[in-house]
Amino acid sequence: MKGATIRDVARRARVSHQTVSRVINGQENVTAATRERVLDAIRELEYVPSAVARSLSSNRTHTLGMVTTDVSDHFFSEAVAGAEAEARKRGYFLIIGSIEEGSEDDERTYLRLMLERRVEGLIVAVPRLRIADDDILADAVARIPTVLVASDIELAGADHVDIDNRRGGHEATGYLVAQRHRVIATITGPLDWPSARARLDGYRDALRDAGIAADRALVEPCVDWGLESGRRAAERLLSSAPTLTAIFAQSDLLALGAIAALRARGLRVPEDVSVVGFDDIPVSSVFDPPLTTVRQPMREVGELAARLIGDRAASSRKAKGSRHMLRAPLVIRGSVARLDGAKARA
Amino acid sequence: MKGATIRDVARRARVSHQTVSRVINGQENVTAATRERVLDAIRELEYVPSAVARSLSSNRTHTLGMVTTDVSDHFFSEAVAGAEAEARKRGYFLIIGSIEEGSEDDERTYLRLMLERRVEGLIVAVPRLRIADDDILADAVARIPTVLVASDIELAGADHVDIDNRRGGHEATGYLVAQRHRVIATITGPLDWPSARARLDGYRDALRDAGIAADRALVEPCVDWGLESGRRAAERLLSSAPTLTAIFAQSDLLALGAIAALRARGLRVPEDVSVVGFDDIPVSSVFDPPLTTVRQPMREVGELAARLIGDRAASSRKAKGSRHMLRAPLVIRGSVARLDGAKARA
DNA sequence: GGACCAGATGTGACCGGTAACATAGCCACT
DNA sequence: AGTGGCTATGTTACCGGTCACATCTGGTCC
Repeated sequence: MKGATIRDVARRARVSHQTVSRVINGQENVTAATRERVLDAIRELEYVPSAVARSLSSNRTHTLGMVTTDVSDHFFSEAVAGAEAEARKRGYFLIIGSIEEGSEDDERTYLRLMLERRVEGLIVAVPRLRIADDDILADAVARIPTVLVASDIELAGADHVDIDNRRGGHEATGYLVAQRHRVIATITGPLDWPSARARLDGYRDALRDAGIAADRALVEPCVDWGLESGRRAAERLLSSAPTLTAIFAQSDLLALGAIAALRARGLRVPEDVSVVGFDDIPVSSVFDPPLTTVRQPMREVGELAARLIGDRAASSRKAKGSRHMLRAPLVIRGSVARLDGAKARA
Repeated sequence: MKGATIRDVARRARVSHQTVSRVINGQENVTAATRERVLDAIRELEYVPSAVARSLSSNRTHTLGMVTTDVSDHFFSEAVAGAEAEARKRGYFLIIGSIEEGSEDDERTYLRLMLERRVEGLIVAVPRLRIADDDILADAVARIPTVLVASDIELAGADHVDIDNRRGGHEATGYLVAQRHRVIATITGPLDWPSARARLDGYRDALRDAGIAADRALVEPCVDWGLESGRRAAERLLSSAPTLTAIFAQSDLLALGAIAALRARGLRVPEDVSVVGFDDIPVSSVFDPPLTTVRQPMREVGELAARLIGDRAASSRKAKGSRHMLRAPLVIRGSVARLDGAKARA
């Protein structure tokens, strides 16, 4: 009852199993009459070819593996969607594994399992990977095309795809400068995240470009990227640097939290304080005011990662690891106001 | 260089391949000395067992397939994350396929490919599935445990997991009633979505329970679930039913759009008009005012789906299809005001 | 009419594991 | 000492496809 095989079909159609194989794979050199008999038999037996057997003998799995921290997180799910779409276009399936933040074992286990499954490419989208110096990653890179997404570690032979965080931070801050702001604070993510440091560098670059002296009191790091942290950071900033007229928050949630804190203090956004975020999460455009922010093109990141793997698999020559930086463009909405002369001097 | 096999290891360790297999699978009846020799050989050859070969011979793939409309959508990605987590706990991998809305071919193709891959269970999270009466789905159900998530179609032998939309709609509306609202409008999603109809039913139930006559002018359907639709719907409602004091919007985005429209007309939320949403998207709690809404526990939905498959696979008896309704609880925040006597009479 | 050729079809090995059974070596017990 | 039984290890077939090559058939050409 269960699981007709190619030979069952062959017997029923009174041909050899090889002929069935030819029909399945749409090869030309089969008589129309024979083909019909085989197709009938397939239908009657409800035969479904086994990709498992096919993989074993052909040594191709048409599978890509993707490891992320958290599939439900907006960013990673965007990246997964992008990778999946691109993979599908190229005839690959995507198997996913989401590891818990900080669980080193999981990282190793997943990588291992994916290698066992003989994935033909690996996308690792785990910021702050714990096992950078571990054998298993090097092992993976040696065996199959591997792309590291938004990762701080540099792995010889692997491709790297990342958002240009530094430039993004520069653009955000530069825009505030262009709107005549001079006392610009920043709320950063956890500084052990490479992206947070890069954005901070961008912020500093922009200030330097504008000839504005750096002020440590204007830099407020947070322990996470969340709303509540943004709120508290803004409160601290308001006491330590009451003259600030603009805030560059390194994530939209930090920005939203900051806005809440500003309002609680009776300050209006953007009239009294301008705010720029980073991410462009779906709510940002809906927010009141619509948040001016730096968009992270995560979908494109996922697509690019899958494409790199596909290309590498196709060319099959061991290209050197490449590094791709995707630009994170500034999306101008309504949370930044141009500072007029009077206020600018305040 | 590439791909040492179990026999390569065996040769190197001067044992039979079967002994290697025993070591790999941690079986007890192997001498410590032999085990060491084998492990050494494995290390030296960098041997990684092939899950493909293992699957072929053991007839187990330890893989679940999940088909969704759009992985990047918040809801589906939550469901995917839940399913993935639960699957992993039970030793399964998840392979995902996201189909484009409206592309019937994709649905069929994916299902087919997943059957070929011999997934041991199938989660179909596609509202408004096009291929309900198609053979391929029935085929899937006949072969492997299948769970339909949030689907309108009823498939004998399959398990069904869904949000209790009707009850959710009832609770949302009932809460407005309890806050003394009497002229309660609703903005619905597209009525060809089963969830939209169910929520509308819940709305009507609640009004009937409260002895409030139904009024067609208070029901405003939209063509999609988006913000802009909510805005326009609210505008239409304001002209057709200017006495309304509350709106139950069937999605958070519809609610947010409606709030924008209300404000544009100079109405305050919740002082002048109360609004309840549905979904509990991440921004809802951040919004001003924080949105009172009905939370859809999509992560739990995904988990439950994976669990049902696991259980069914374990028991292996063909249980009848079950139907599970997860409660969507009302989350009370700040977008609903209690109507005072004066206003209630207006 | 026989040689030759091309296309259709068949045969057997192989991919890398697992499963079932066979065998060998050792000890205990009668 | 002979026999039974247990454990460690080996042997062989098998999972369901693909691949390389062999064979068969009919038609063309001289």
